[in-house]
Amino acid sequence: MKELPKSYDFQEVEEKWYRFWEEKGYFRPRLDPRRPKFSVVIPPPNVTGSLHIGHALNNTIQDILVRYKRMDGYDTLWVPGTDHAGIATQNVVERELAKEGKTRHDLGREAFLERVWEWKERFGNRIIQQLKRLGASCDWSRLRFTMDEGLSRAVREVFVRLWEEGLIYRGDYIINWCPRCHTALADIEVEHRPTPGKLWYIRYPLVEGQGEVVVATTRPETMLGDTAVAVHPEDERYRDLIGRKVRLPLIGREIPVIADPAVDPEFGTGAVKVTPAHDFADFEMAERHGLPRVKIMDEDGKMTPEAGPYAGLDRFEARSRVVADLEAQGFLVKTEDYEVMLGHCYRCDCVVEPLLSKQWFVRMKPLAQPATAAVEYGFIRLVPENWNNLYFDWMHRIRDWCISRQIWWGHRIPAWTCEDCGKTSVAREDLEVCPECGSKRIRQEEDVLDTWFSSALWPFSTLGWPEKTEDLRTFYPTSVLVTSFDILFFWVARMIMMGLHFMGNIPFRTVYIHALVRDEKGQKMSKSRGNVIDPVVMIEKYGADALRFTLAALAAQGRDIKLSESRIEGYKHFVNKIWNAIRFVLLNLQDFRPRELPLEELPLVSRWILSRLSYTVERVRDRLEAYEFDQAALAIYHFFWHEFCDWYIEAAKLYLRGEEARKATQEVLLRVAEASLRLLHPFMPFVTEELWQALPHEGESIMLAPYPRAEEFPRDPEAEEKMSFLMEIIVALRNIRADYNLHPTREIPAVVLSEKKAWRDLLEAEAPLVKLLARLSELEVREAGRPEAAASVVLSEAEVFVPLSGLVDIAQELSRLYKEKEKTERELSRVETRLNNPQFLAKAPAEVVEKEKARARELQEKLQRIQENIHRFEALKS
RNA sequence: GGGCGGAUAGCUCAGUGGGAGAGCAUCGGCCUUACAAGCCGGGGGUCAGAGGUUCGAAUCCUCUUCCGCCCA
Repeated sequence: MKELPKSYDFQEVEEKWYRFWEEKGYFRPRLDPRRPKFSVVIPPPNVTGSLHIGHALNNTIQDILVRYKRMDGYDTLWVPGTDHAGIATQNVVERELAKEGKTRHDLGREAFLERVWEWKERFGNRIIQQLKRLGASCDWSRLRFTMDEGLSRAVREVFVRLWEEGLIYRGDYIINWCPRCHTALADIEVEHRPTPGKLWYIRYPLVEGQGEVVVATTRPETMLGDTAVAVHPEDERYRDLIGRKVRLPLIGREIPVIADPAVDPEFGTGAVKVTPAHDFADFEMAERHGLPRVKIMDEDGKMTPEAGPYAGLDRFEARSRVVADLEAQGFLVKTEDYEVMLGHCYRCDCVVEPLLSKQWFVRMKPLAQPATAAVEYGFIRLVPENWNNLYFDWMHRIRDWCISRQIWWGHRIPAWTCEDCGKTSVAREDLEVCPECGSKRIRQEEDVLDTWFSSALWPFSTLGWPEKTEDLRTFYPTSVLVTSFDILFFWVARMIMMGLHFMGNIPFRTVYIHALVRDEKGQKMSKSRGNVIDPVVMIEKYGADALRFTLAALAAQGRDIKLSESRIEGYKHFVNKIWNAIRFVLLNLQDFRPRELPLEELPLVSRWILSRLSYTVERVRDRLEAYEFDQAALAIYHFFWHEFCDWYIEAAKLYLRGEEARKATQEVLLRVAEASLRLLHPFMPFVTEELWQALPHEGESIMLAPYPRAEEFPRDPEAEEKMSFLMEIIVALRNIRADYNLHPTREIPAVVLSEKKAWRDLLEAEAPLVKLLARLSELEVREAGRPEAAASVVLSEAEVFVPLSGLVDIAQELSRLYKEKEKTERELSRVETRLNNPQFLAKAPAEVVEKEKARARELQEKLQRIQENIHRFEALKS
């Protein structure tokens, strides 16, 4: 039997076992048709990314599930991969180019893409290496990337089919435009934030006759593109104006006053300007009224020739010029401070511009309907389920998805336009000639697809679709998706839609939505705040096991995680505790020979620990199945530390001294230790493997050993009850020791009184154990007869005394007794009030009444014993 | 403005109709040969406030206050 070093060197151990697991191919599925399947696809991190604490949580949870199921006999597959993150990655490489004084346009499309691929090959692997440090048991032989050949084929297949089904269309619509990233964004890629702004009131004179309309706007520069003024149809103030014309200040265009119910009469003056090319609501209003769209701002955020004298100006400069001119010409009525909700690009944070533009869209309604039903009818379960409402609400209000992006890095849209016949054709294979007229003068669409378009296919594209692969047949649908709520709509909803549409089946049965990791003050972690906790640094400082266990222990459902480094440090102590407990076991296993466990002959404390283990195993499994990782982690923590270490190991020291008892105790120590490691393995893969390998064991690796079952260990309620009693006695004795400041190593005599014969017999039988754990020189058990001059503690079914002639402080004893008396009386009076209430006796369930009565008896007896002790000490005092 | 969630020990949180709990922190005593990253023991709470339902409310209902998130 090998001896363990005194302290745990996680650095070396983590590296060693990860390499071992990977080389042995344990992460790959066994493809054994008799085994049930468990599959997970990783939420692909951005290829530009590095592991942040959110990834650490996300992947720890997945790994806990995958390792648990793998040990529990499932054929498991966890597919890893990365996402090409179009805008983000392009931004990174463009920044790099900028340092060389170049833009992507200097290189041209092809050279630029080569440059991005180069970058990806060099740096794109970083997050994969970091996931390995965390211990993630992904099947790396199936590593995927959204721009892989196979996945790209899936993207094309999906695009072509959706086009053929009429679910993809192209057209001029208003979209969100990021002038910095120079691309369209989907609605949900825009973050709306309240920003201090102003409300300008502008006079629009009537064309005929006297009078004017005053409109309020937060964006005066867009007035150059106004094609109407709108009022609410029932607004009495403006009833006469509807149908008349006003003249647009500064450029003099005549525009109509229209009535539309979308106008909020409470906003500003109740009259609003309508700019169809630069505002979502106005765009829709223009559709309803057939208004023209005048585009006064271009894709760079500069004013177009339509803006007349302002052409060429930047959007912010144009605003101040327009305001100044309005004021100078007397059109500005007033200005108020006003908080506006401004859209910001989720990639670069600059202010997004609503813009009229030709883009590609996916019709969402026909796809959303079955995706909603899948959750509604329980084919897909969201955990925790309070996300259901949000999901339904979003699906209900879903709008068409703008999928084209004006960047280069991504899947180029497979559409070709013929310069001769003008037709657009969409095709699976690249086109050389126009299928309509045979012309060779065709040009491929410049735009690429939204990255989320390819992510939406992830659960089946990674398994080989559109090929009919073995993996697809075996592992689709996947078992569970682990993700955070912030991409529920970006990603999860779209995977459900695409999965249902193209596979005819849900992509996963359960979606576990975990919390966001925040700092200890509850703030979002961000580089600018400087409050980020870097998981890689934490792994280096405290070990991957400590980090993983901390995240699991804090992962309560429906609550954000407030993480601080000290929590991780705290759980490192737990790792150390495990190490030392197993070290103790090993030190005492030097002469160990395995044998059958004679259950009937086991000492009480051994039967107790096996029973507690059985209960803990059941609890851990149950909480894992419920995705309550915190509860599962805490159950193990409590069992291992406070039951196995604090009580069993201490008790075992007694039995290890014997002959026969030693052998049985070795067996129990080993079984409990070994099973605890297996139970812990999904949470702490590294230290458990290291220790399991050091213990006598069967098999090559703990990660392939069976997950513990509650039935492996006998339940023994009687042993649990007896142990509870003994523990109560021992704690009482330790209590007296602490109160009297008796040195922990000093052995003291004790007397225990109990009227119950069963308890007296138990105490006699277990006297050696009680003496060891309470450090007693002798233990006397009596039915009656209190010793003189003794410190005492009154329990409900026993009294504990430490006779200490000369040492007992009567005043202290009395104060303890009076305090206890007060507490007991308070409790008793509460119980009695209840029992004296006829309503309670009549209406409460019989077992509750019975329980209360028993409790009253117990308290009365205890009170009486306290009273007797008080009398005794009072007598001694005088 | 609409929706969702939260308020329980100093901190982080569990408890969802019948004796207020855990971890960490704190205080006191200990180097008791697995572990001082440890052991033993203690203190600490009108369960945000008000009202209601009930024999009984931290728990269910209503309102109020405060905090967070999502949407408009």
